[in-house]
Amino acid sequence: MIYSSELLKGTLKTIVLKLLADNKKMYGYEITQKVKELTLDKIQITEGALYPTLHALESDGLVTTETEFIGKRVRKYYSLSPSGKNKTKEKVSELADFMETMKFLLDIKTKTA
Amino acid sequence: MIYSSELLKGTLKTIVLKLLADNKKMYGYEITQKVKELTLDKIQITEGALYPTLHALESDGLVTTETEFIGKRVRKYYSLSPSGKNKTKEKVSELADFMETMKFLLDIKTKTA
DNA sequence: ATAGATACATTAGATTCTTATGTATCTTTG
DNA sequence: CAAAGATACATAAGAATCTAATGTATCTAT
Repeated sequence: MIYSSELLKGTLKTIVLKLLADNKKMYGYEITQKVKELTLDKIQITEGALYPTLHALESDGLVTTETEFIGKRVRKYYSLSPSGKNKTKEKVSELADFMETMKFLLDIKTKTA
Repeated sequence: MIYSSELLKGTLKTIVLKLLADNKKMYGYEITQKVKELTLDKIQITEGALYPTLHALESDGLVTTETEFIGKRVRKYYSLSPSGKNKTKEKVSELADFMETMKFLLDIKTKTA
């Protein structure tokens, strides 16, 4: 089972930031595999979604990059900048708060019509 | 505080279905107010998002409508159809599952780089 | 050799929102 | 009683964010 695609919208950036906060530096492909692994294949980040997101984080100054060569193959590592670390805290706590609110909404049985 | 707009994406349909499941029938404006109230103003559904969503639910056969006049003013009530009730269960449990997964992702401190 | 995995990237199109606009009625208040 | 604000519907242009498809290239296992 993979979640219907709408659900990922809006959370991808936060997921990426959080992974970078926990793992110092990661490259794109690694992020897709890590998310796949940690979510037991329930969330599969497509490359068309990930790379533009990483580029946006970079142009917003939230991450810095360093390129490494593995043999002849390029690998582009991303790390959080100081402002990226702050942003991560904000985004994670906002999402946590949002999930609490959603949980409440989904549990209500009030029938207070 | 209002959540950044990306977060609502993908959850609106589920919120609406759940509210209809708990309240038998509701009209559009009532839904916006109910969500605002239940979430302490943290989630404010705009009309430009709500009405197209309700129309989509209707054309998918998940809700039925009945029009009522309050004085000279029209009020359009929405109720779940049988397939809408099934869909609601699916969507709510999928979202609950997704939130569990996200919670796990946001809490990880593995540093398994 | 060739298929599958690794690793980057872009683009067209779909979906789902926001913001703005439009119409109209009802209620409250100075 | 006029004006503002709330109630109640709706649509449309544009932004944001994804999917699916495509492209390039290298490495590894069979």
